[in-house]
Amino acid sequence: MSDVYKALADETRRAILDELVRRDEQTLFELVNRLISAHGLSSSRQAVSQHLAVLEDAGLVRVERRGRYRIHHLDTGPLRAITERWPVALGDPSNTPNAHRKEKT
Amino acid sequence: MSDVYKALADETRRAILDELVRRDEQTLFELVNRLISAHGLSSSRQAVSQHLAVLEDAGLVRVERRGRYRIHHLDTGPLRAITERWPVALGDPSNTPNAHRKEKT
DNA sequence: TTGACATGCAAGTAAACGCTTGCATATCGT
DNA sequence: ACGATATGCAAGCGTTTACTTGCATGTCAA
Repeated sequence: MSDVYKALADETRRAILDELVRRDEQTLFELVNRLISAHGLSSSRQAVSQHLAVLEDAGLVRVERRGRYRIHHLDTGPLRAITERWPVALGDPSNTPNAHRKEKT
Repeated sequence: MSDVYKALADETRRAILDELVRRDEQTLFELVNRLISAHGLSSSRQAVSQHLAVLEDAGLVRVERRGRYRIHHLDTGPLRAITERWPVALGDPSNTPNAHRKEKT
């Protein structure tokens, strides 16, 4: 499994995740159309396909074949690695476990 | 302010954040030494300096001048944008507000 | 002031990235 | 079977990125 952080580094890929949050289980074509019509992006089918490959490699998107369609469904699980690595970033500002740690060296 | 996601895309920059979580308020030299001795990275001073510029630009690191030193201190605030954008990624697996949203279009 | 220390700045380079182009494969409806 | 639909694969290209190199600036201690 590849790098979750690198997968998030591209705005088009983030828009794809947004779109899958809005409606899960979309095909490549549906995603391309939505990116263009609702996200102001002009992404070709091949571009989106490659982005989906990156997202899939990062574990953020799971793919299921249905006939000639590829259904993409969101898996936000890997994102948890980010909040666990720097625990401060939780929604509640008062909940910042490691914000005032003392040094060790 | 630049892209938080792109700032996180590099492993060395993530190690810098880790290091600042362990001990906040470090200088460039301290960070370079720690990255080498404790994180298994061989980063030059200039490389780390440029990484810090990226992190600063993303709002993840604040800088304070103290005489001839530059003290770097961590600000995890911008990371909250990630958890707010895809709210599923909170620490608690049962807390997944948007995981089963219905479609709109 | 002088030398050592800590950092700043900018040009150059190799690799990675995002995208396009062109063609191939596979599935459905008729 | 046949055309249309939906996706797969891979080479090529321009841009960005991370890094190095070389020198400049600024601060401290003596």
